[in-house]
Amino acid sequence: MNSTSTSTNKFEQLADSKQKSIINASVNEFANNGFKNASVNKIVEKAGISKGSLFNYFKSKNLLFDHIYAIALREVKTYLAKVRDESEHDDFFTRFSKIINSGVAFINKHPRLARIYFRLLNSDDSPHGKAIIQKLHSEAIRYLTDFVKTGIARKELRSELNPNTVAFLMESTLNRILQVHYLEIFDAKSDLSKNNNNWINEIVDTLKTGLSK
Amino acid sequence: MNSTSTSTNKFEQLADSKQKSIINASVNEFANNGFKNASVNKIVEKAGISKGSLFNYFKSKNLLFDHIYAIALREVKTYLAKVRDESEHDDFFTRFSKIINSGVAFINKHPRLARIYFRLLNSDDSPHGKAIIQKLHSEAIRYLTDFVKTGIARKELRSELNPNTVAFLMESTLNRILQVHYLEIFDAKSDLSKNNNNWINEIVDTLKTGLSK
DNA sequence: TTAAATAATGACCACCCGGTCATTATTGTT
DNA sequence: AACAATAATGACCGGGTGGTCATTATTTAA
Repeated sequence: MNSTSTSTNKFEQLADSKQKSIINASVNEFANNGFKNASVNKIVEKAGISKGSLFNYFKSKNLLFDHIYAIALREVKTYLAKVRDESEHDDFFTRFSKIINSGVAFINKHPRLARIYFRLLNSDDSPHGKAIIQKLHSEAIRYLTDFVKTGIARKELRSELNPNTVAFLMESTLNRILQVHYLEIFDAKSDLSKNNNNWINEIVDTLKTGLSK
Repeated sequence: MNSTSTSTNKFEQLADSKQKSIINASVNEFANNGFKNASVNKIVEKAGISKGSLFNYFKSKNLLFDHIYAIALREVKTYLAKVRDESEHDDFFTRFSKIINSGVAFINKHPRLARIYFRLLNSDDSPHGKAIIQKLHSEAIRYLTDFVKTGIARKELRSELNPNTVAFLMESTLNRILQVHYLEIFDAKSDLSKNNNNWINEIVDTLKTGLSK
């Protein structure tokens, strides 16, 4: 038994194809409409099951959503762990570039999960939305703060820097780059960045060298 | 006649107190619930008018929302113009700090308008939401790009810098600082920044000097 | 093969929505 | 004071919501 799971064992015991069908329909509906405006009726229709069954698997719309974002979180963490391990021996700024590019790759691979995340950011319409975002944010800051401290210890960064401030700056930049990329995917309108890689390198380089003469 | 107005002349001809009551109730409801989940029934109840009257003043919920965010945009532009004019003779980085602080002040003074804006950012549940955000974003980038070019011309910034890249970096930082401030106001939970002013100066200074040794 | 246990179903519930419009109340004019 | 013009009202409409549960279909056990 998995006590941290948000799904009922009834759902877990379903055939894989049925589980996938339900998850797929739910991800679609939540991505396109957010939590409150997502329709359970449409989910069951697309999943090809009856409404009674869905509420047998998940006691409420809230718990269904919990299950979906738990999946999304697991996916994100896999990506983060991968890039952390693979870039261990790179220098600070190369590593930061790789982290950003990894985020871009995640959005490309899981656009609907990205959509659920970005909707969560400010909408405040889902059950534990703010708590989820706050947790992700503080985890990111901790991750980056450690990263910066290592950079200072390795003498790649100036020793007078405040690691928290630098982490904040990095997180702001990372977030905005990912948001722009997300918007490009879903709107197909872009003012910037035909060549993402050069663009990202340029931003990292500017952060590295600073603005002042 | 004001051809750019989103409201009907019927609404404009109402007594001031009645207009204010309706606007106040609408701002509250939209700020707390976004567009789709905002209830016209609750707005008319709080405003103390009948539903028939509201739909006499505004033909639809959409047009009511248009009127509300038009007010918000006007308010924001007033603030931006003010800080631009008042800081004209400061050096680049002082000026950037003042712009950030002006944004913080706006959120303090108009928290509900800020809430509507941040909800608009990623929710995609309001009529022209994406268009509004896109316009604001490109205006901000243009404003900051010019700002950077001036800084380079005045030899305050390194001449090799790409103004667009720097503007993007500044806009990311500005956005994130304002978002954190907004969340602090509405959640009363903060991990960071007891003293906003020092925090902001530290961030600007880090941008100024850069990270690398 | 039959009976008991389990799973799936969808009509139904109470509630809320944005929007309408015949009726009523108020105001302006003579 | 009587009438016309205008403004305000709220019951009502069709439609959608999350959630329930008696009924039906399927699987399991004897």
